[in-house]
Amino acid sequence: MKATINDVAKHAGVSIKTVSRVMNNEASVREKTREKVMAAVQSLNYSPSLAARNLAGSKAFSIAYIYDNPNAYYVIDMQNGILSACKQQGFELLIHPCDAKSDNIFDEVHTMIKQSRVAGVVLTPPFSEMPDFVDKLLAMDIKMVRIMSGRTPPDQRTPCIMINDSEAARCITDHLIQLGHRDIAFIAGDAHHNSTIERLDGFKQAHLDNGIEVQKHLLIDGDYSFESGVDSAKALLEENTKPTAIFSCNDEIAAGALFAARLMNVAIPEQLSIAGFEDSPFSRQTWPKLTTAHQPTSEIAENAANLLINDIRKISATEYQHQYTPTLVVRDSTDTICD
Amino acid sequence: MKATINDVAKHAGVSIKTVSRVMNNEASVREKTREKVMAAVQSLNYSPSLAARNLAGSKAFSIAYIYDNPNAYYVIDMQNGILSACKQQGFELLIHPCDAKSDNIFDEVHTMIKQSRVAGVVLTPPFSEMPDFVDKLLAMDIKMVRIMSGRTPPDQRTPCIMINDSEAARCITDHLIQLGHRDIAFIAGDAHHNSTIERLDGFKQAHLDNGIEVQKHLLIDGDYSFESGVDSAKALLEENTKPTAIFSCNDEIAAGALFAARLMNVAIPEQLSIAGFEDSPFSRQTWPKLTTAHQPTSEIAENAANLLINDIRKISATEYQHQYTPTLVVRDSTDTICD
DNA sequence: CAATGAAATGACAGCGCTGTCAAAGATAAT
DNA sequence: ATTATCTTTGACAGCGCTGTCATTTCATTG
Repeated sequence: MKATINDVAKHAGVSIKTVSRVMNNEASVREKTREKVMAAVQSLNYSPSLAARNLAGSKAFSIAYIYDNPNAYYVIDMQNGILSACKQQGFELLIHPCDAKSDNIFDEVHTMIKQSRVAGVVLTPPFSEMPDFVDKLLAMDIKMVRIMSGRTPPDQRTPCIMINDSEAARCITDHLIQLGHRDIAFIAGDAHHNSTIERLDGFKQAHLDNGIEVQKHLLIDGDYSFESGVDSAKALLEENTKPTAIFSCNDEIAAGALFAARLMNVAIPEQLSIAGFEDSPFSRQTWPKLTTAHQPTSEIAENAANLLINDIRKISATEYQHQYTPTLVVRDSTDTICD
Repeated sequence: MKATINDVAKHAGVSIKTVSRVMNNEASVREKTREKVMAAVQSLNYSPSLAARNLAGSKAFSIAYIYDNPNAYYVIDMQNGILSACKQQGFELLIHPCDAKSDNIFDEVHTMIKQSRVAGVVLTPPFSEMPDFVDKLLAMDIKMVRIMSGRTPPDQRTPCIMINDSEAARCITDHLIQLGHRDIAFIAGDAHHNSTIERLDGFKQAHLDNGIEVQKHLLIDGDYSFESGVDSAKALLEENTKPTAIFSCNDEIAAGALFAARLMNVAIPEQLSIAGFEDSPFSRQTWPKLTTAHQPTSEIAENAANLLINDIRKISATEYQHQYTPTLVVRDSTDTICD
């Protein structure tokens, strides 16, 4: 059957404790011994039993992915990335979907963590941006990695992956400006998400860079939903001072804007350019296909999970933070205005 | 800290073995004893350690969800359903995305199962419909539940959840016929998926029921992708003998057809009706919104996982199979022809 | 070369549970 | 009441690993 630590020990001619030391990357193992053990591990195709490790040790070998995100594509991509890091490092992944807006969200997560002996969690927005939540988690000695919008980590307490949304938003906006647009609307995502703030920042920066004034009345509140895209775009297009382009905080909003435009017989991109953000698969399935910003979600997730696991295992904390900038993808929903 | 079996035993005044018996629903425990134990369990908020159970016992307490499906919404819904069943029953869920077309797919799954001591797997198409794969899994004594297209299980070896796609397809087609359509095209999904066959069956049945001939030249091969929807619809609309309606085997294909129609300036639904299948969230975000068939994916998944877990635990195998019929959702992409 | 201390290794208990098998209790039959 | 039989319960080992602490090994120093 499956090889155990005893088999490896016998095969390598050492005690099981030494094998354990090697498997856990502990110091004070002679290089020659380590090699012997590793050879035995290889030839027996040994991998430690998670159950036994969990039972015997004080450390845990599971991490959890806590999320509350309606975007299935994003979640799946994240999950795949985390999964592949876990696989490599012999960790286990617990999936924990939950409702960030629930009052006792911390208690829920707390229970889950206690029940399952979880060593660390991967946090994406909105959790990664909830100071209270993060503090409480840290207080109970849970490791974590935070993936969040921004350029610099809010603190040094955990590894962080920063998504430079403002730069990406600046690029998109600049693209719009280069096409000749001057009256550009901004449909925001949920107000309390960093990403909304960052994206607005980039939007403004592009205007500044190009010496163009941001039109306050074209700044609309939204909430990352299709419906908010529909409503906001409708409102915008009913005004006398219509925009010639719309920057949508995500692809859902953009899809909603597209829908509204269609409803009101506004031709895209001839009469109105619309840009999204996120590069969801469906941004290639709308008519016209959406100009948007792409980020390598599963790569980010894998990177994040590795940072977390290394932190847990106390191995080389060289890279404690990392920054990604989503890249502009120009498709068919943006163009110069032809009227 | 967390209560152990010893605490419960002491609290209830019995041996730990008896507690174990109660926790595992074993026979030959006096009702009074069971009650005493359950009371102690309640008051200590005890839940058995998965790690210890796995280590000590011969049974496993994990199930895996093996999938290969590009539809993130479907996967997430499935996952959520399975997860909620696992939570209730104290099981653990392993997520295993993989490539069904890979040659050594069975070996991969085999390794995963051996490594992780998995008791059973939840299989969705295409895995649930691969006889070889199922046979091999069964041969290694892995329990499973199969979710598949059709009305009756192919055999009695495992619990099955059958999705009555043909009936749903018949409904959609009938809806189209009632609207007055006579030249209805069918864009198929992957040819080797049961669902494609079943849906075609229902399509034909509706024609038969209404005394209408199926037009062979309007039956197009596809593969469940957006692109195949675009290509197939384009081909159809270029012919002299255009259809007045298109039945698409899933929403992606329908979205593709919508795209093609837009490309060729065919008005939907005025000149052409298009129906999808699956009720993906984006079917509400297209223009116009898609008529489609809805199925309660996460409910199905939860039901499936419960069937599997009960089978594993050998509890009440009352419901060994179950049938769901997706229901017609009429939205804006289908209508009578007005020319 | 012996003494010293640090580094490397090993022996062994025990994590929380289940499996095995034996003991005790309950029930039925004589 | 006694024996036979079945049902219910418990004692104990051991799953595969880690933590603790004792022991061995090795390099260094006077």
